[in-house]
Amino acid sequence: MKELNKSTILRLARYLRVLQKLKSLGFVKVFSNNLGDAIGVTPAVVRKDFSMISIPGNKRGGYNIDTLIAHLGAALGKDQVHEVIIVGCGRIGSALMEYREFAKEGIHVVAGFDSDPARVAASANVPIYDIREMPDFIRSRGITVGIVAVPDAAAAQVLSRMTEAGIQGVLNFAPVELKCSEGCLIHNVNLGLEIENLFYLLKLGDRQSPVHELT
Amino acid sequence: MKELNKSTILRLARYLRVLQKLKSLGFVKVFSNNLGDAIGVTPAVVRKDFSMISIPGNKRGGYNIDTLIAHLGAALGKDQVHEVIIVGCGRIGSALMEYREFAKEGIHVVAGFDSDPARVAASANVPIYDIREMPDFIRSRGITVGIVAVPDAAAAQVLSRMTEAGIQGVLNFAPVELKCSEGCLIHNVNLGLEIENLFYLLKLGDRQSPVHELT
DNA sequence: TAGATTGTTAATCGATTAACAATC
DNA sequence: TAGATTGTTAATCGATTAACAATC
Repeated sequence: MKELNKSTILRLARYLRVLQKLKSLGFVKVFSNNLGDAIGVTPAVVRKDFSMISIPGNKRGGYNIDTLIAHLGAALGKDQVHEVIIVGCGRIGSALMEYREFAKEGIHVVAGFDSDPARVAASANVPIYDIREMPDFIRSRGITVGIVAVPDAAAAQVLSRMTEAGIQGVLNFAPVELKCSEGCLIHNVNLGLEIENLFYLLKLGDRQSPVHELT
Repeated sequence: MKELNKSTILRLARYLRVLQKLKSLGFVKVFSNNLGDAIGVTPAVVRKDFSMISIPGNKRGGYNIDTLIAHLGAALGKDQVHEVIIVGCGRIGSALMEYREFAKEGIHVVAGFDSDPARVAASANVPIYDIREMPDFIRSRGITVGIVAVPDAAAAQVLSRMTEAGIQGVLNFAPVELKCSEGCLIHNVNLGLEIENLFYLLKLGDRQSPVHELT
């Protein structure tokens, strides 16, 4: 297996989603063509991605869906249980705590943490503990990935406590761009920025057509 | 002004966020250096981005923050009010409806829509209407951007009704990759996938170090 | 002035795309 | 066989980075 770059890995996960849907519809084989359409890339990219992880196709029959699912699942570690914690149980944090899609995809939210005693609920479906218990919990349960949904101002400190305790991957919803040291991975989802970007891209994209030749 | 590519536009918005924070801290000028660090790019990118929209700097004194904010704001249309609707008022939809950060950034959630009569609440702070009223609302208010937070199965149909009525930009939280026609812009935020990607990148990233020389 | 930083050009890099031989 | 699709190589494209002259 050759070295995979980040964009390939992200695509592999998306192929897998599409393939699971195709399989549930009773499909047996698929062409690079179809998969490319489904995730919005050219067929050449699909074939290249698959050859990167040595998934065999048939010169005329395309790819077998079960084979693809098996190989992609193995490459991505789909067999493993993915345990995450949610830090900050406000509106967004608690919405995520009950998000059905996580369970469907093998993501298990094992606990929430909050600094507000009124939100602590150790016997809830997904228990919410005091945030001071977080480091011990991370260490004892060996949690590696967490979701940050605390206010702006608290985010940086919360993050450093998490990484100190062993968290390596963070999905951050606080509206600040968090960074961390080597070997740690942060994905910032800034919802305000996402919406603004839509407005900006529409505004500036529109402008481009008429102005196009003036450049 | 030269043509801006997508990644430049996305960076401009991020510079603006950082600059607003710097300004609120009393800073007056900033170097391409500093801004690069803040959003994780090299100083050359920052200077290039600014020269694309003709923002002047001082050969030794860096950039004036007020000038930057004014230019970036103008380029991005920060003066305009950004009105959005939220379609699907379940957990995630309603969490977003009350999201403070939107208001702070000039994003105004003007209405929610849901197919469940129990969720309709026309006199709420942000009113929730029956989804059948959505197309008329979009048309009469001239809404161009919407958030989709409906279940998986409903997403495609909801999207087509939205775009037919005039929506041009969509932030989609339903766990399917929506696509739409020319001139429409969709940003898919698949939360399950985001979390999985963290696990995948950690798994495959880790592997890379030891395997690195075997390639 | 000397030192530092911008603004811009050229070089590099990596990813995407095109093309096509292999072959089912 | 003829037609179609894979697997892979080479060409293209675009964005990032390096470098450096201009100049405050």
